[in-house]
Amino acid sequence: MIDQRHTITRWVSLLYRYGQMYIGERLKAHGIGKGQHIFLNALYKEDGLSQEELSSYLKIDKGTTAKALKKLEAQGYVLRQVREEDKRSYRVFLTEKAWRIKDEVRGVLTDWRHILSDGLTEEEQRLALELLEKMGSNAARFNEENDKTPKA
Amino acid sequence: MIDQRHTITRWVSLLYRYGQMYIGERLKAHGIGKGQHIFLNALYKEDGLSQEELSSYLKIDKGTTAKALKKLEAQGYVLRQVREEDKRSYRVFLTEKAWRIKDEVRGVLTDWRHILSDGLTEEEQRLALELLEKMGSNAARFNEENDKTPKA
DNA sequence: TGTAATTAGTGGCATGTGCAACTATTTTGA
DNA sequence: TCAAAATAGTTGCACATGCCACTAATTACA
Repeated sequence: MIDQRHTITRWVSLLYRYGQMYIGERLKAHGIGKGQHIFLNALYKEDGLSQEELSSYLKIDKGTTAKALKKLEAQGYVLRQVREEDKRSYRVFLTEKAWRIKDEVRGVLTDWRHILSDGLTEEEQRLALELLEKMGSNAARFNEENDKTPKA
Repeated sequence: MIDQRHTITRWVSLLYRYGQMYIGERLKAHGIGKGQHIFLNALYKEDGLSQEELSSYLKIDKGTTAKALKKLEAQGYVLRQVREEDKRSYRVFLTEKAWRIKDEVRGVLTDWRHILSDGLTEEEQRLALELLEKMGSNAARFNEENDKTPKA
């Protein structure tokens, strides 16, 4: 009925949206939304980061980061502690409650990855990651270069 | 500072968000938002589809589709015409105004694809699309199988 | 040293998105 | 045939996300 060609952009959109749906569904029981998930996972890797560090690592707007962490704090998954040496910034720490569900939260991503990888060889999975990484880096670099922040 | 390993999911998220930002920026001048773009492109390929057909082809929620098309209609880019043979549904047609900017609208996707493909060989680009397609199909299939619509 | 520039974080706004409940129409099958 | 089920589309809600303007704190430099 319709031309069935798909583009990279189209598939990326589909993968993103379906991934978000899956994550949201799986974490609903803990009251964790699809938007908070990524921050929890980053903190599992390295606890005590500032919001700025999280934003720039995840390439997510700092406003979005602030809102997600505020929510996580309200639900008792993180604590924010003002840094003594720079009172503008926080250190964000996971609480006991967050550590308790670590395996479950990380498992969501693992499971989703398995769903996506069905029928792909190890080599193909490696390649997929490599190519996505190249394209992602291109996107990130382009974004930085076209950043309209006034420069000196 | 942080473990720099990234996962497929993470890169997909980055690619999606940056892509949306790029598209939004490029189409702003025409008053077309990042959410409408995908429908215009589908209609350039095949004009006169119903909202249902667009939703199911693009794998986008029918509510989202309705809102996007409503906006496009308000801005004069599409017309919706009730089907005589089934008064529940529309046929969505592009207007002259939409056809006039076809190359420009399609060019946005083309340009973004070029940005992403920088440094990739032809073969790598082909592979990237192929692997994304496999993963995307897995995601779509999983989603259908887990659809909670009550069945007979 | 004191003012200007930079930086971390917040809050408001606009938009996109999925879900669920709803209406109107069409199809199915007892 | 006609009541029940299915289907196309709409609307309200919740949430995620980016942008922008803002505040408070820190850093740079004339």
